Amino acid sequence: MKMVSVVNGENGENDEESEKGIVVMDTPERTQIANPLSKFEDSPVFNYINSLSPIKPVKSMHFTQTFSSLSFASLPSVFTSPHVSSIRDSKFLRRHQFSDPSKPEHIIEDAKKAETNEGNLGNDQNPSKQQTDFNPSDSNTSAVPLNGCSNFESSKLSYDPASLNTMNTLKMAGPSASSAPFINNASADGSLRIEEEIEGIDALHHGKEVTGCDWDSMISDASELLNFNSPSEMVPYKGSGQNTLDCTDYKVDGTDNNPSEQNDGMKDEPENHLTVDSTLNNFEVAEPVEDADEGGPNMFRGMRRRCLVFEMSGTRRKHLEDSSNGSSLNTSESNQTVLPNDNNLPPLGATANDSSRCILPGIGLHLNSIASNLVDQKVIKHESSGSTRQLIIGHPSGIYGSMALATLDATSLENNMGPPQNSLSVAEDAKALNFVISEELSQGQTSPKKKRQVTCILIVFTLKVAPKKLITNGRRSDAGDGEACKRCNCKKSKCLKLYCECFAAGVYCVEPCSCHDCYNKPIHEDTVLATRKQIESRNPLAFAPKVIKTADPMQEDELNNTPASARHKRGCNCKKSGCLKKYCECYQGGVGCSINCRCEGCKNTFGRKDGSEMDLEVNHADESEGIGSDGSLQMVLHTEAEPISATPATPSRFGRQSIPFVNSSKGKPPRAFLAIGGSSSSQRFGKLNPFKGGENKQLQTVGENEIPEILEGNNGSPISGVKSCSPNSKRVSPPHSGGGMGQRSSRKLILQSIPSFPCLTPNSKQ
DNA sequence: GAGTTTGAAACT
DNA sequence: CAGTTTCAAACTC
Repeated sequence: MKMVSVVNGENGENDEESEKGIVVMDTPERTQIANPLSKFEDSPVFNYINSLSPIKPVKSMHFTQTFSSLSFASLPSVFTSPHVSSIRDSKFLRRHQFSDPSKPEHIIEDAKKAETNEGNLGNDQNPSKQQTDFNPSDSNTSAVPLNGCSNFESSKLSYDPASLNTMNTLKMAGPSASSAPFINNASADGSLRIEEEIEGIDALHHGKEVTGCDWDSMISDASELLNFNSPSEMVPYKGSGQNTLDCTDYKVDGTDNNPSEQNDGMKDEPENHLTVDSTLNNFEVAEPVEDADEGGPNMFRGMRRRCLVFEMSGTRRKHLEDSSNGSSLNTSESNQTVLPNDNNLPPLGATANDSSRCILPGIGLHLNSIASNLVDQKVIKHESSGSTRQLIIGHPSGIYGSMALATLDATSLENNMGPPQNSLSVAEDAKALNFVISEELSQGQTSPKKKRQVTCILIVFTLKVAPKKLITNGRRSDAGDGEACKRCNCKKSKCLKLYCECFAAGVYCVEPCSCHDCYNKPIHEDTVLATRKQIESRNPLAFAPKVIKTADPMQEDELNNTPASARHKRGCNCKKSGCLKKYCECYQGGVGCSINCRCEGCKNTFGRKDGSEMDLEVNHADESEGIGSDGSLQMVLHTEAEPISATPATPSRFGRQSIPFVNSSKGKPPRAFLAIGGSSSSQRFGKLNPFKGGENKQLQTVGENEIPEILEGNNGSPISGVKSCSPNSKRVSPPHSGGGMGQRSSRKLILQSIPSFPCLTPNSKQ
């Protein structure tokens, strides 16, 4: 068989398709998709597909904003991939960890989309080429051979990254997890395991109807995914859908029904390269069926949301149900199979629990570097009783992570997303990720011959979220005040300088802004990204959080001479304000001045440069909370109660935490930010007000700080990394001699964005 | 809301 | 690296 690669069609094409709805399989629309398809039509696979049950057209989603772009800048922007076809795969794929079992419907749609992408298959052989083809705008286009279809029992699909030999198994347990796994992997082993569930396939064969997609459900799912809650915060997930999965679409192999035939075809071409566009969605494909069942549900969400993109595409939650129902096949089996992972990847484990996953991913620009570190391969396997098909996804390049970057507010998404079109589109620029997918088919488990591996190169993606829609539609509006977000008033900078709070925060300007001639809008995404990139080239930490949180009080004191756990990374330079005005970034950030400050006459109530402390010790409370389990440097984003504003994040990393939240005297609400880059993507929503201490939790993400580490590599201490990073040689953070940051070392620095004006009183929450 | 002050960001 | 200019937020009235 030849796997289907998803390729980006041109944007225009994709858009059309998306609008029209994607028809899976034989639908007449398929012709629209493309010329490229014609090539493949002859292939047995297509024939098989054609034979499949009629597919229902699905609406595509549009994604407006891209978050990731900047973050990925370093990466070769190979693709601007749309979304993920892979998603479909996700249907079948499970991620144990991330589970968004709900959304089976989504999956279906994804699958459909993927089919539309089939036209691209021709590109398979030239993955690189395909990658280039990806349009960022095309969120929809992603084709993954993987089918969500349940019935692939026998076949296993394994996507191999570059090296087939090393087969890491990735289980994509959770539907939503897709993105997360990458992240996790990065942080931990980098290995991801994806399992694909086979169940859906049967339905196809049987001509079962594919369930229609529910946008609503999808949206809700998406929203879940989008939420960037810290893992800890994860909400229990319920697998909503029990729908029967539909596998509408893809058979990777035509063989499903007749494995033997497929195999034959496969034989001729033992290895096919498939390029898959996956947007994040692809990753999501796997649903945490098991997980859902397990009930551990909550876990999934935390991370997942960051990844939201991935998850949206598809999760097959139904799979679980099906399995439970017995309708499905050997779903259990599918889960069972695990491919050997690369070193890097930690097994996602069926358990949704891994919070760890979430941790790393968020770093915007640096993601690329991180990604490289990440898991080498991802494997999706799905075994069915009879033959087994495995899909192994690896990224040869090792670029993962990008996915992790994008974070969206799930809730916002939900609100916004109503119809796919409207909803945030997660478009991905698949710049970075390349996945190699190898597919192995074996008819019987016993017969290796028939195994076939296909390598696919996937895509990378950048999420795009349409900011405005979010804003208008999103919670923000719901929140009632448009004010939730920060509003700038730029006159001359076009909102493309750091002067602009919106831009500096990594978010697009929104209606509440009073800026003139603003370019910090999704429509000027390219400009925004280019500008961000330029600024970051000058100062890699320009968009990094300005406040670093130190976990270890003791060390802090040493370093900063101030009690507060958090410090401004560069320090202030106040001459006249006495660090008692919001002119002072330290004060604005609610942190004390440190030795890094050059201020004169410091009277910062949060902590003086000279070491005298201030009254507010709010930070201490935070310290305990804020510190990640690792002890590694973490960025903490504090967001106010409002979770994520719909505000569009700028493409760059999400979340740059730097966002000053402010509760300015004026009362501007802190801007919600989408982590655009995710990175921080994670951006997290810190719900907590650091100052409040225990009451609020702080979301922590591995912050940008990590990035430096990664980039620099050896440096154990994040701090050092940070400093080194500042191009300007400005003081970013106090250097540590110890370097101990390292992991779990006593000292921890956390970059955190703190509300610009934290509440002094513990209870007062703004 | 207009004007002033302030300090970061950008520029030289 | 230091000095200057530009800019927009913060602040005052």
